[in-house]
Amino acid sequence: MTNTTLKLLAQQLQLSISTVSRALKDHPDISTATKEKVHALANSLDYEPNAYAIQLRTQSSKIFGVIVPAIANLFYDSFIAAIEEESRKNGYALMILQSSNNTENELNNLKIFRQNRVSGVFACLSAHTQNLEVYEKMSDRDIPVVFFDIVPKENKYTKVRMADERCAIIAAENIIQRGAKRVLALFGDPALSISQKRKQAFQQFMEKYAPKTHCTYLHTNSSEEAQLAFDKHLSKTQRLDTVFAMTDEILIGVMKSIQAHNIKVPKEIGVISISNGFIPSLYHPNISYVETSGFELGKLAFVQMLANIKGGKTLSELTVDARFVEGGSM
Amino acid sequence: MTNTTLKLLAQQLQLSISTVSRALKDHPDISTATKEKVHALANSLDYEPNAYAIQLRTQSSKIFGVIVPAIANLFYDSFIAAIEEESRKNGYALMILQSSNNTENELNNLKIFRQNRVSGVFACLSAHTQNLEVYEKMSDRDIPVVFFDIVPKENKYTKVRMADERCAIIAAENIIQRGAKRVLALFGDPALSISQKRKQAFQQFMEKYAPKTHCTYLHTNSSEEAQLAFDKHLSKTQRLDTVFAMTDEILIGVMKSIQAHNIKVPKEIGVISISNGFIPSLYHPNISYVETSGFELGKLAFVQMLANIKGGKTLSELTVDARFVEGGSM
DNA sequence: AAATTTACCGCAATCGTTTGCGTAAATGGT
DNA sequence: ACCATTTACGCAAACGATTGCGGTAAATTT
Repeated sequence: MTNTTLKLLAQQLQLSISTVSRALKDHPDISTATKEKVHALANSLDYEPNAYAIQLRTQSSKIFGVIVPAIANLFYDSFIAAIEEESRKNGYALMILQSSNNTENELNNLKIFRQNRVSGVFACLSAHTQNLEVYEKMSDRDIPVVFFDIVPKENKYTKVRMADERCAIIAAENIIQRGAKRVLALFGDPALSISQKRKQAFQQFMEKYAPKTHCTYLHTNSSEEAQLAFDKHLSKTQRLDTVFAMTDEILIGVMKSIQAHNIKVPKEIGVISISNGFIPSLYHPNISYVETSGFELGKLAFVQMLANIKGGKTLSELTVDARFVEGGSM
Repeated sequence: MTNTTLKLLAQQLQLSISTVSRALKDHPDISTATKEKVHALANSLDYEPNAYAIQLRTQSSKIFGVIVPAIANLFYDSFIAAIEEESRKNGYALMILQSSNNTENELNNLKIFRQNRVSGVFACLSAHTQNLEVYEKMSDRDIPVVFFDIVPKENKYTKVRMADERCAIIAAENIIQRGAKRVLALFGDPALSISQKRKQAFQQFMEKYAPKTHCTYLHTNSSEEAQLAFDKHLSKTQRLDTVFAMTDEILIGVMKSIQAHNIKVPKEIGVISISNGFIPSLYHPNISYVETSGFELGKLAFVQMLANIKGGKTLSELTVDARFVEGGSM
């Protein structure tokens, strides 16, 4: 079945294409009578403007691009859910691509975005992306980029992220408040700046405000590693009374070990993590955590994007604050 | 900065637009020398074809639309990840919209897809969508639709889904094999056909092959409900030896209760569920489950989509088979 | 009754690509 | 040296919508 176009409507109504176009968008030049006729026919023929023709003409696409390392990830999910919601409200659609933490994919995805002339890009850097030239290229094309979560260091970019240091400090505060004597703190990939930041903030805080507390710091790259590390540490140390997990991944490993050894939480060990809340809610008692809400981050990113589109450039780094959520694990 | 177009290239090279266009796509009419010149300039000027102009001309967009109830969902995530992967390999991009299980959103999303002239739509029906007219409209526009997971009953649609009955039966088989005497089987929203199917298949199988086994069937709509239901059932029943959870949500509730009562798995109770595998891997021992892989489903859906696009219509219902994954909970 | 305004509407160019068709020059065959 | 092919390229018409610039009839003013 052939699509209904302005031309078709015009022919059937014995009007010019321009008149039909104007009638459809309620242009004052067109008489009410004509408008009604046009609308009537357009409805009955199910007219839907060709988005590509519009974009070609107007050079604006009403589509945002999103790059995440992985879609199947609780944190990014909630982030995406947030911008999807906002986008829909504002008449935008989303094009989502995953980089799989692979720089090459990231480049390809950006290319697709450029070819589709997206109105803007939400980007989370791949773990080891160093070269930001491509993002410069986006700016050259006047496509605003809002970085989120894993963001570049330079100030010239617009970025939103979690208050990583604050997260770590809030966790440390609660650990101190618990009166912990021997704590095991598990962090993620040491190559990632997020791991570094969190560890540094955590360690500094502990050393300053609880110098007597004995802390062990370890880095692990997966749930399995975390489980092993926890296991090992458990067997060779006496009286480990608190464990801190920097991510959900790590928490999962720790909890498996805790379950396996049938260790009582919080009586025998206190557990605290940084999370968006889903994983901590899976256990009994619920694990206490410092909340990093992908959803909030998404909302914030969207605000930044709109500002960028409307008001030209707004270079700044915004962070969404963290808060402690009491489970029963401390 | 002004985008480089064919026209620009043509001017700089003193060639016609058509020649440049053909050179870029390696048309045999163009001499090697010219091709090289064109490519060189195109590269140095970072030429990128305008996807909208192409689509306008060729009437094909290289974009697939995806509608899911929620992005933040482990099952749909893996489904999306699969079609994203395949799409990229085949030069397509994805436009993902969520319906939030809301029929109105679903309609709007489809409208966006139509306006963007997507090449095809992967759709998961909202829980209570009855009216499929809109999907007819897509077909009228020659936009193929592949339904997945929650699919319409009519045969005229192309659909892929999990082998729901098989899942339930495999679970039942393993429960019987375990020599269960008293089992609690928890299912989801009774209004959903998926719940009905699974329960019916499960119940029939149990009654036929293990008539002496005492089974209790309950429906719950959330983790919390599942937890409560399990709690209650536990307190008033003696010797409950096996529990079956139809979904991850239900499993989560059950496991919280099990942890709270410090019940030993599998010694005191056997646990089995239907899942894509993530949640079951969170516990120790890992929960045994019947695998429903969103990833596999995605792959299958994509194959169907391609067949649909290339070979005209292929109306059929395909299911991806289920398999039992041994954890340590039975 | 002439002049001016107002209300409606059409013309045509434009966005960037693709492609059928036409044609000049180069090449080949005899 | 003459005709028949090839080779290599350009012209121009789409695709569907937007919009500045006019244009004409009717309505209003003087």
